[in-house]
Amino acid sequence: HKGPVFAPLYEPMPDKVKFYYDGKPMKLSAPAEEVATFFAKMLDHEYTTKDIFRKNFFKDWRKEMTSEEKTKITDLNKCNFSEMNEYFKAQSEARKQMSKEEKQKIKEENERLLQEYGFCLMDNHKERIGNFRIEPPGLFRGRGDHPKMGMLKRRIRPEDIIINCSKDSKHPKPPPGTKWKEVRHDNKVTWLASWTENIQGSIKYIMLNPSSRIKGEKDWQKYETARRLKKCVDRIRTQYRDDWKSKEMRIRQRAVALYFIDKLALRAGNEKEEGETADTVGCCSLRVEHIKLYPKMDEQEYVVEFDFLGKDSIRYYNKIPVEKRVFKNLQLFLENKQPEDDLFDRLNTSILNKHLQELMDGLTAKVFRTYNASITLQQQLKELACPDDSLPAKILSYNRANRAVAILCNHQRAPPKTFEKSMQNLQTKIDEKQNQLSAARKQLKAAKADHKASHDDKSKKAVELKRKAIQRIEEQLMKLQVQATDREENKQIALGTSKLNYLDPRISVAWCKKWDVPIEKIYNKTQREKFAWAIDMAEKDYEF
DNA sequence: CGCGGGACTTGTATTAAAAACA
DNA sequence: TGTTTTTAATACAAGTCCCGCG
Repeated sequence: HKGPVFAPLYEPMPDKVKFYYDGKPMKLSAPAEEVATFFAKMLDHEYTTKDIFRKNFFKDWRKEMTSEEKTKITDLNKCNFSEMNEYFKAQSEARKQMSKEEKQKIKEENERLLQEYGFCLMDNHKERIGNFRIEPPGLFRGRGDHPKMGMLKRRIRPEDIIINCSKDSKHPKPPPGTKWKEVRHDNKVTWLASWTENIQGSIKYIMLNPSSRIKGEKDWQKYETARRLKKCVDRIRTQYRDDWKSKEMRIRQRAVALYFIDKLALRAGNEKEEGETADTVGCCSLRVEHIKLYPKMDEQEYVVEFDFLGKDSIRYYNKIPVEKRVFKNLQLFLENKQPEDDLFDRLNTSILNKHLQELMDGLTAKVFRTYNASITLQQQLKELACPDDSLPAKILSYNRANRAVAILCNHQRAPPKTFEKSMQNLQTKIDEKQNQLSAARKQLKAAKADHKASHDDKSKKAVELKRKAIQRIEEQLMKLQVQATDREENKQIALGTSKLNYLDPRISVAWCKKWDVPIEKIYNKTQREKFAWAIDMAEKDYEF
């Protein structure tokens, strides 16, 4: 491979674009100005109103200032970035207004870069690289209540990069006048380049695209492991139910946690370093404050209410009735604890996964999520199938099955900003189409009357034509209605994550073959590339 | 057994491109 | 054909899980 592409160097602001401190224009040194532009670009974003973001930004910004600037600029509230902000808006507007030729030129340059840096040779196969560009410097945007939001993500230089390639290959060259941090030849790992990021101190990698052999094989293995779980899941369920009765607390906790992971598709829940990240939890790290127990709620008995922030600070809220034994165990786990105490104080992911490993080779907590997602899709597709359905109706059924999985896995999205409007537009279209339909029906009636009167060939043809027109309008109307239903049901649900990461693609491929649905209706180009192995492999009778 | 480092997968938000529309 | 809306691609953050060490 040719190594990564570095972020473009900083281009100083034109002199006419001013930064103001305390109402007065002030020329910043290049390093201070660069960091200021990161903030200026985000002025319209909610982040810049958050205290922590502002505080972290200001602290890191000051580090880039000259001593003079440091003395002068002491209060972020007195900083006025609005001219800079407007400048960037104008730039982006100008980009949109560029001529066709200019746009074409940029496109060609990107394509050239992709051809040069976007591919590598692995085991004599040309493979697409996933992310060959180094992340540019900027302000860290942590999700949720992140203590480090606003900190400066520093520029990555060749001296920060470790290159991994085979010994006998032509080693990628660093840009002129620079050096790599290291060149190594480790064939036990899949990454091509790596660097240490300065916010969390974690390592970032350049790896291959999902369409690559190495990623595809791993993906396939993942689903094979989940299928092996299918064969022994009954046994495992029997055992954890049995363990609810164990006299050992650690075993009861393990069994109840596993029940949640299985039934609710919760994530494992590793421990996190306090103060380094947003406060989020998974199953093993649930705290007392995250659940409430209701011996009776409405018509149901033994209801557990979950309310916590999971990965990416997405809220998980669910009320579910559980078996009496689980409920009694939970009451026991809660005894003499404070809200901020761990619910499962005798359990962590390492203990749980060690146990799972003993139950089945390769079994870990996340396999349950894969298994339950895939088996749900398969079941739902069977239930929703209707051979006489039109193609759009079949696709709606598929999306509904997909949606059932997304709900199980709690894959949410913020409702699109334009959702209401776009829904209204669609409704208008439906109304119009309905009017069109009734008009067409009237016309048919008239044509029929005409034919009755004249009985000639011409009028007969006219009737046929009107019939066809009605049929076409009816189809269009149905398509629109299906679309509206689909969109409404999808308001806050993200289907992509489960489709890409949890659903054995062979289930979808088989379904397409069985019901004569073109695969392009289910998977777009990228997805077909990623799932090429499955498209090759699965026949219509494939069973997960 | 706890801890930290490391490698890899999963996840949402943002941006760019394509498609639909007027 | 230009504009708006929708969809696809990208970016990069945030998880999981494993391993080696003291």
